[in-house]
Amino acid sequence: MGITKSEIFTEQQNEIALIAKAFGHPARVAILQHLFKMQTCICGDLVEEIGLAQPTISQHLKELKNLGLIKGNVEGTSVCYCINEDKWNEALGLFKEFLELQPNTVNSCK
Amino acid sequence: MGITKSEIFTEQQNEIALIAKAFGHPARVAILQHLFKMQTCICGDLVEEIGLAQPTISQHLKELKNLGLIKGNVEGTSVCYCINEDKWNEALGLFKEFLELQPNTVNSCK
DNA sequence: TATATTAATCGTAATATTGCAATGTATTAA
DNA sequence: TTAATACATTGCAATATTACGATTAATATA
Repeated sequence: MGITKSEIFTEQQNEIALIAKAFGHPARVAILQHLFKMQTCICGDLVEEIGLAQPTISQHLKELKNLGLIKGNVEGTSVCYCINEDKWNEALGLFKEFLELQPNTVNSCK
Repeated sequence: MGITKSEIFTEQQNEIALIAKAFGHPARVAILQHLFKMQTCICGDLVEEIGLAQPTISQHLKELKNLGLIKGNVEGTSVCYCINEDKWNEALGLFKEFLELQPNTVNSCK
């Protein structure tokens, strides 16, 4: 039904999936990379840098902000965005735990 | 348009997004975790373990397999699935690079 | 005050995703 | 050969996502 049955999964599984979903679009990857590189930037910078329309970038920024991965505050007519370090580090921890499940070298499957 | 303009992004950004999208559903997270824990398993195990219908699990397995993150081979009437170590390590590398972009401690944004 | 700048929101079209019942397919067992 | 087992595929309904033109809202500047 296009709707995820999140109630049957653990909180950790849902949280990993939510953050992964945010990373699941190249525009959002690009936004995050740009923010790391520049420390802060405004929406217009990203529109130029990335080449999607302003409402589209704005929408992607909103998703990242809703998740808490970035912060934004108004400065005159523009909005200054940056990484939310706390949330980022939380995500980093979650993903490390998930990704570093080491595959046991012997698995019987081709 | 529900369609991603992947041509305007780098190969690396698209690859990160593709893999992240695979991680972007708790059922697929659960499948991968179970595979790590058990080394190998069959579709039926996951149906029981996770509690989604068999066609649904089968679909999620297909996505993971198409991406190369898991492998599966027929064994009698069942199919034995396991992590594809090579692809997993590739993903691990990509994500480490992406996630460990350290936020510079001073960013001027609230 | 009028106008420009910047970004958010609204509305909409196109497409993708999630989930499952029903069905098909391949292999094994009787 | 028939039945059972284990999965994959198909088809569909419900919902989500991506993208953008048009508009709105808020602030700054002439």
